[in-house]
Amino acid sequence: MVRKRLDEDIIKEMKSQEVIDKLARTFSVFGDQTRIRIILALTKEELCVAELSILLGMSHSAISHQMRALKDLDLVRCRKEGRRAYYSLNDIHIENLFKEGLKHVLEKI
Amino acid sequence: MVRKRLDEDIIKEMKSQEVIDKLARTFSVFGDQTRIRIILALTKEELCVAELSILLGMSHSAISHQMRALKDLDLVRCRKEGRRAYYSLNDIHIENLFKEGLKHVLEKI
DNA sequence: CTAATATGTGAACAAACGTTCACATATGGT
DNA sequence: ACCATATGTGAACGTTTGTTCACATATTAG
Repeated sequence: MVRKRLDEDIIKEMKSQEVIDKLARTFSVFGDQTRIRIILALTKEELCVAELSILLGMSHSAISHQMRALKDLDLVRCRKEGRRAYYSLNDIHIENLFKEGLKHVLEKI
Repeated sequence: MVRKRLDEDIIKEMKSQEVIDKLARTFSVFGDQTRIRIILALTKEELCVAELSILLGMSHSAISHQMRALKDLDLVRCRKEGRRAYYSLNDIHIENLFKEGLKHVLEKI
């Protein structure tokens, strides 16, 4: 009984540890000017790597690396069309999260 | 006329650059397990450095450094009481931002 | 006053990060 | 088949970041 209770506590602890970790990694991905600009662009329309590359004035390689980071944390989804890879924001939470951040920032400037 | 128009555009551009920068720095501050745990603790109650230090099992120095980072970006406010420094979340946006992040993370686990 | 306690801070170090470079893969057109 | 185009990826490099350490400051107790 006590044993089971302890196990549950450990699992709960580990789960919240997992949540804290993913939360930190998610916010961390937002914590970069390049990725903010990518997300900002994607709030308006779906874009491919080449378009983002021109829009931000960066190499396709740099963009591609960043897109992977965004994809790994489910912040964007990818739709392949021929040789293009079109990216868009994954869910409504991403935009809400972004806007909530903006609210705070704009209030204090 | 054209000159003025250009100036306005530059100012607008710089402003949005400033916004993007602060947005990135704000999210970046959230992007760390230690600070997530600090913020999580502060959603429940106002706490001083020593209390946070015990709660997270970290040195007071480490906590103090982190509190400065959080304070610099207006995420927490500080109330001095004797030799104690009590910290609390600064505004409702912080909690909303945090919760919006949680929503996304919990959805994908 | 002195000693003890609570917090703040600069320097230093290792770890994590973002970009570039070179190259790999994959698709489309001819 | 070929070559051009679009994207992906590993290694390397310089930069940034978080913690520790040593010490500074500030407040309270005696």
